[in-house]
Amino acid sequence: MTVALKKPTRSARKPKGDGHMRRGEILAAAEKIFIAEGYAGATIRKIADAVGVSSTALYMHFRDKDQILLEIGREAIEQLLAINVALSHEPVDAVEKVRRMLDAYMRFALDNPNTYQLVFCGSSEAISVEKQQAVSDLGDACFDEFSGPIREIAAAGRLKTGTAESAAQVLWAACHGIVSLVITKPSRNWAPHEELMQVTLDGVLHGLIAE
Amino acid sequence: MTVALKKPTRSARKPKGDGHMRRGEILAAAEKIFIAEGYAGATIRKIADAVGVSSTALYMHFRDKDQILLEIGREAIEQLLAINVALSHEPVDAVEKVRRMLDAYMRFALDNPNTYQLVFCGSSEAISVEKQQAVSDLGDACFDEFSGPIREIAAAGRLKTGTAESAAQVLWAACHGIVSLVITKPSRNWAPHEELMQVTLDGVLHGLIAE
DNA sequence: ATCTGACAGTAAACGGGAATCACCCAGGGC
DNA sequence: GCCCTGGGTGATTCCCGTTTACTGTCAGAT
Repeated sequence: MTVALKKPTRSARKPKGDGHMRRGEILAAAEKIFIAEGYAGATIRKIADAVGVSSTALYMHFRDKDQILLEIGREAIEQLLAINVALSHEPVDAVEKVRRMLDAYMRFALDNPNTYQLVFCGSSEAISVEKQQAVSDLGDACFDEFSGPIREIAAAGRLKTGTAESAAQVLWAACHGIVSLVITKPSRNWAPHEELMQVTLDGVLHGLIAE
Repeated sequence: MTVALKKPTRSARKPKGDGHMRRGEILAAAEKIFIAEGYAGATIRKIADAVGVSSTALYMHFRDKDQILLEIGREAIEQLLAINVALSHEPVDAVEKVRRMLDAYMRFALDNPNTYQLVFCGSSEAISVEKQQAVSDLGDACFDEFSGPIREIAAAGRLKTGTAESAAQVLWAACHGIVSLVITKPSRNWAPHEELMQVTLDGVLHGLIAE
């Protein structure tokens, strides 16, 4: 009996998942755990177990834990970038573009709270700067897409205060502020999310941009 | 020779630091390390070494690591609360009170980035809700002090959009947004901090509050 | 003077994280 | 048939927060 329990090495070993197909498996499993349990909850061992592979195997495909999770973040932000690019080609007023982009941004954050925290609330120390590069670049691309319309508005002399640069940063930050607080402090007595987003958008757009 | 090296237990042991005096030593050492190296860098062992005591000894005075660091955060927020209380008694316009409180808030954040992150950017999962209670209560007190003038403004019918509740939350969030981003992403090309704070305050106040 | 017990220490260990090590094996080109 | 290589493995290392079981010290009651 006890002898029968000892499996031969062959069947105990997971067969090769040739090439980047295993990489995809890992990302899928990691994403599921990460979304369900957050950064700390998504341990290397859990991810490896979910894939059915030893924890060491993950290091074949990714340099370290952060690389795995940042890759998930990267993919998510690619969606956000796609949204922004699409919006920037809509045939509408620059202000309306800005409004829609910020609205999409906040909804994205609330829909993907764990990912949002990972990418936009990450303490600068937890994950080193170089590691964040890929994600950071995409974030910059999103911001560039967003600051295009802002520059238009600034060029039209419709900025009530600040430069195109600072106005864009402040608009972004205001939206980041409300969603990051709602996400990280869910136990507070928040007004309804829709109202918060609405008031933020209205307030900040009217405050910074002239009619 | 080798015999001489073996110290008697007596001298190897750190004498008692009677009562809450040792507690203060621990907090002081922990704060120094925490400010220099952040949450993850401030390990129990490092703090204990700095005090000159075994790591176990910290558990005589604090339930766990979070208690130590949250205590540091608590003390810091007490200062912020004191500022807000002082400002709320100044003989100025309610709007001016709000402006000064938010300005003080942002400067506090930039002056104490690690503490700010610990208290206001803490992912909800990292530190359990009950543990945060003491700090959270103080944060609420600050917010109450801040929302007093806002309610005045709302009562005077000067709110352009939203309720007193949502307006207060949005104003706070806008300020939180800019400082939290500047703190956690210091490598981005930010406009000068003074300008960002100025534009944020002007924009959001003009956007939400009528003359 | 001595006993006692609460208090403030300690060393050692535990369980669990990330990451690394030395090794192993199936498959494809030669 | 041989060998190289890439995807695997278990054992190990190091560090973390925390727990356990023990020890020295001292104030105060007996």
